Amino acid sequence: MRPTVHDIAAKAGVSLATVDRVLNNRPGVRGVTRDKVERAITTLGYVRDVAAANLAKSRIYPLVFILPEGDNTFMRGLAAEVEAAKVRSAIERTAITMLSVPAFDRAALAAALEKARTLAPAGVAVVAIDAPEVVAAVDRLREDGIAVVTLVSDLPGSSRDHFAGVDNIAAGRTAGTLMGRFLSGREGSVAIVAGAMLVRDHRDRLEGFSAAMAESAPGRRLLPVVEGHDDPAEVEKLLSGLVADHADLAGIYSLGAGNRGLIAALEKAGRQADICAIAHELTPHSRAALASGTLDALLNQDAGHEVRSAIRVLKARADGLAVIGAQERIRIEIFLRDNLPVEPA
Amino acid sequence: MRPTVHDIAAKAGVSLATVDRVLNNRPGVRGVTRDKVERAITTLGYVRDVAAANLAKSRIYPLVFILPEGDNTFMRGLAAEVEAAKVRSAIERTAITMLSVPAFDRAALAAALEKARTLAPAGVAVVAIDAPEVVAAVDRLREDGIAVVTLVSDLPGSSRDHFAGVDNIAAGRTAGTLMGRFLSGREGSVAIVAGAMLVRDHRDRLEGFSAAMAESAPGRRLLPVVEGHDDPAEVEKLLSGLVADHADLAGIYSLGAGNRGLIAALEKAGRQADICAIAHELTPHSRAALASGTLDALLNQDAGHEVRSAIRVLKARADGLAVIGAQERIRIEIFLRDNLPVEPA
DNA sequence: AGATTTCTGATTTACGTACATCAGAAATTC
DNA sequence: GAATTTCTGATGTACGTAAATCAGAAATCT
Repeated sequence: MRPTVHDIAAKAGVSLATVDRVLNNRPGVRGVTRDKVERAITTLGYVRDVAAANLAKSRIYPLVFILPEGDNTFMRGLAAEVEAAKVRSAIERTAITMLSVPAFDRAALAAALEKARTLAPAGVAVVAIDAPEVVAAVDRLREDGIAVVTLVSDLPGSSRDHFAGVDNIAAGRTAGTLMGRFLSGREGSVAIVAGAMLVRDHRDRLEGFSAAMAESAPGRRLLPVVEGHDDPAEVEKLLSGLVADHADLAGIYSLGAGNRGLIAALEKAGRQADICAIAHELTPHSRAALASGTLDALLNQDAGHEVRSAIRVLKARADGLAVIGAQERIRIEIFLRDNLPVEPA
Repeated sequence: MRPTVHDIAAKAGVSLATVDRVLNNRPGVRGVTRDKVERAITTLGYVRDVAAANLAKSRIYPLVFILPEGDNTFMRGLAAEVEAAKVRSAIERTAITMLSVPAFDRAALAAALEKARTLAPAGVAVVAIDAPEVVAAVDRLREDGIAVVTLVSDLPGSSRDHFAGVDNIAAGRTAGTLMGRFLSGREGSVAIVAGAMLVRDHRDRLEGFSAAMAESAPGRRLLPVVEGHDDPAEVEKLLSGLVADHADLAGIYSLGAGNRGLIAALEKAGRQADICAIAHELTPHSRAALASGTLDALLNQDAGHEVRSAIRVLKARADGLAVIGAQERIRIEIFLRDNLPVEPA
């Protein structure tokens, strides 16, 4: 049977109260006594029963999630994952508030962060926009002792505790290598469509993609990046134009959201089999397009993993505990039509 | 505040004992009373506090893991994950015993299953070999009410409760599509090396690979499969022979273990840049080979996920609970040099 | 109606930890 | 050596559930 506080007390020859004082480092224990207890703890290999401790504490963690509004499926999926976490909040002892802000609107985001601050939560998770006022708002939260985790898109200049998202430079590189190899033995230029260069994740993906393409397909011509603001209709319009204007177009990399627009543009032009298309995020639309062959590869970050990781980190930081970096690293998933997970994404 | 059993008792106008009887469906409650209680439970939205329940029960789950011995890194990694689970067993209320059996030895595996049965555990996880005596041994466990989960390699004809592993047909297909596309615009034959056709996962991968190659690269010539028994030395010998004998060799698919042999064969022949090599399982060796370019792609199943999933399922089955299929599905991971996770695998 | 069986209530103990209170012992200060 | 301060022990309650016991109520059978 695993040791309990009682065993420690017996072993160390002290009372339960003293053990408790040492374990929760409360004052009122002499150095020698503390040592005795700590030795007993290590020799017995005691580990605190977290479940029992939480039960006794009945602590709850008020958390705020700030997500962009918008028509794209990935962000709606992310919101759904936050809702799912809300359902679990009884079990996980969290109390989650969700705030929505207009997409790509730095002022609105800064205002939402300020509002979150007035709620005095234990932690805040935010899909960041890389702008000075946002950095300032995040730093203010941290000064108030509120833990902050950036979600999906990072905010490097700020004092945020953690970034719960993928390495987007690596994601871009992966897309670049795939594109380069899939197009090997084929001529033609490659188009790139982003959401907006204002968000860090898109900038990073572009950087990685360009670098990897330069390595794996040195001569390949890349068209100038266009911005579709993660809006399906806008993306479709932009890409339809590019497809029409560039007869030699061999590949498209869509590094933001708005996959529906990409798919529609390809299929309406009848070029879905011909043009190699690589996009991000597994959604019902992109899944169907991958299965049918309109898309050739899909990179994905698991929104559920990201939300759960953010919650774990926020709780840990609120308790002043360290996080295990390796465990919180979000992996870049690659999907081809052959390894699509069975369940609807 | 979330409702407790006391709230239900008050709401339903019954005693705590009756609520307890309904919740744990113990006998001794009239139909009408049971309904009253159940209505109170749903209207209050009560969810059992699992932590408190486990604390009160202080139940433990004795589990047995049966793994093949052998020199390959993947299986050693799997064993390490089981050890890691052992460390957590205090927290997870499990008591894990690990049994090792010689690789590819059906009689030894059947004997180990029989030995596991005498230990009367709550559940058994086993890396299966597809053979009648193994099926019989698994069925005997199930007849004794012991939950059985196959790990990594499945046993379709048996009465096992669950398979904790990837869809290996899909994995093979994925490798086939990648190979076909990476070799597009290039002549040459493709070699396939397996561990042994005795285990289901290898058979399935071969099937998927052949099918996908036939689709994505119709004319491509596949050499007959060779069996390296997951042994690095044997794999190296076989492949060195193939590389020497087939001057036109353009690709190698290694669907079992023994990556060190594959890597050595390619590098000693100086063909690492030239031949497209796709293998399975992320290990320190394969990671280095992917980074250096000797390997072109790597498919991976996360051993940690598989072990943890197996434990969750075994615990649930031991309690007669259903498992959430979607949550227990193990994904096929694809790694290129660009999306290698940072931590040593 | 009486005996029996089946249901229900009341109460208690336990799980392992947190936390508070109070009294007494030990160390420190003057 | 007395007064103070600091430490330690003893004890109890709480968290939410499980599980057992015993007594009494209700339903069923004879």
